[in-house]
Amino acid sequence: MGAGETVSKPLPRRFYRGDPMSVARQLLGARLVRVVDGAVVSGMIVETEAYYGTEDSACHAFKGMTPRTEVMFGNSGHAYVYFIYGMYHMLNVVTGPVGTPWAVLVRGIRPLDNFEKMVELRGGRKKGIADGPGKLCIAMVIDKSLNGWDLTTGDTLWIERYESIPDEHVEKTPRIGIDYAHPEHRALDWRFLVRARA
DNA sequence: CTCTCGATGTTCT
DNA sequence: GAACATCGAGAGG
Repeated sequence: MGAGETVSKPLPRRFYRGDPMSVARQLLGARLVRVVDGAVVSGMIVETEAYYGTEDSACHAFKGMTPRTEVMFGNSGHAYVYFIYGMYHMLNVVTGPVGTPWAVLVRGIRPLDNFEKMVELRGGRKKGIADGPGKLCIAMVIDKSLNGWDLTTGDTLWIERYESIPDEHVEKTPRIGIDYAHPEHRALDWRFLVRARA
């Protein structure tokens, strides 16, 4: 079995049941896997952000449930995928107990399986293939048809263990693109990333 | 490297 | 009708 092959099962529901900060931290180094046209495309998660539901003015669910945020109020371990800026999709993972609209945004991956396929999907571009939330959704064909998808079944789209990232390689910063949020929420270091290099 | 700006359409007011 | 959990191109230093 060579490097890059799938060796573990999907992360179980209990992994996602925790709070967003801990799930966001633990997702670093995990492998995001997508099956497209029978081919496996995957990458190691290197950037995440925690969103704390009704307590967090940066979170879409801050003002309660709407048709769009309904999935966040459901069971953990499901995907919350939304469309933004008229052209991009964003992938989140629902965390916490049912009724608590917590989520973790997946903001970047480092390609593992099928880099060539990702290049093709990204229009031939080879640099910065999936180092942003919109980019990774294009590179992995993630759109609203996967909103609500159960990530624990090991079918079509899931996440599995891959690498363990030590604390000294983890960087924490404020979240990106949330200028609309209250200042006290904007300042929180709820963005997690694997330090470049390694 | 930094910055500014336009694209584009769903969502909620 | 405004805002938006972004991206890439283009201009300038």
